Amino acid sequence: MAASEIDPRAPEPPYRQIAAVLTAEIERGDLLPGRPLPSEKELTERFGVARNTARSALAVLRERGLVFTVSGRGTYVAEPSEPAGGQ
Amino acid sequence: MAASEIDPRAPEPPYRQIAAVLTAEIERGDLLPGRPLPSEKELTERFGVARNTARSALAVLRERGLVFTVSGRGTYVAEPSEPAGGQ
DNA sequence: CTATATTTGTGCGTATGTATG
DNA sequence: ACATACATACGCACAAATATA
Repeated sequence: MAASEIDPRAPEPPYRQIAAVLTAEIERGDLLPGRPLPSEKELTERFGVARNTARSALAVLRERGLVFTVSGRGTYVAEPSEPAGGQ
Repeated sequence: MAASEIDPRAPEPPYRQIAAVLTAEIERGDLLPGRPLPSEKELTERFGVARNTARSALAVLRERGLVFTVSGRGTYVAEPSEPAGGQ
């Protein structure tokens, strides 16, 4: 069976669960500053959600200053000392 | 302080208050025929309501024939002589 | 410059679940 | 039960930005 990284029936909504998974990967150093996150399309496939849901997850990370998005390119891991979330 | 255009505690429900505001803007000529209304997203931000509520307001105008909606594009001000609201 | 593919941005249609009066 | 409202989610379509051939 496929390992479902998220549980749609959990009290925590899928977009927050996805945000938590990605946040963990960033803080673990699995995704380094300057490196791109998976595209929205890849996130929808990996987590089995709609694009809107993947985008909501990315929006959470963006608000925390963990990542930044470049239109037409992708979303990238921010420097640990970036302004918004930063320190 | 921010001017709250609508009052959630008024007897008139928010979606009708929003409909009234938009109707006034159309009849005042603030929004001309053929021109797009604010998107649902913009309405949610402007009036501080959920998307469903903004949509309910637009539905009111649509029933009155004041506006028409094109899926994926937006909602537009109808011609003054349109059928539904007519004459 | 043109064409194409990829990715993000925007916008509407719809459905479900929850909460309140 | 019903109307209203919010939060979340899935789907679809097209536009804009970017990169590459």
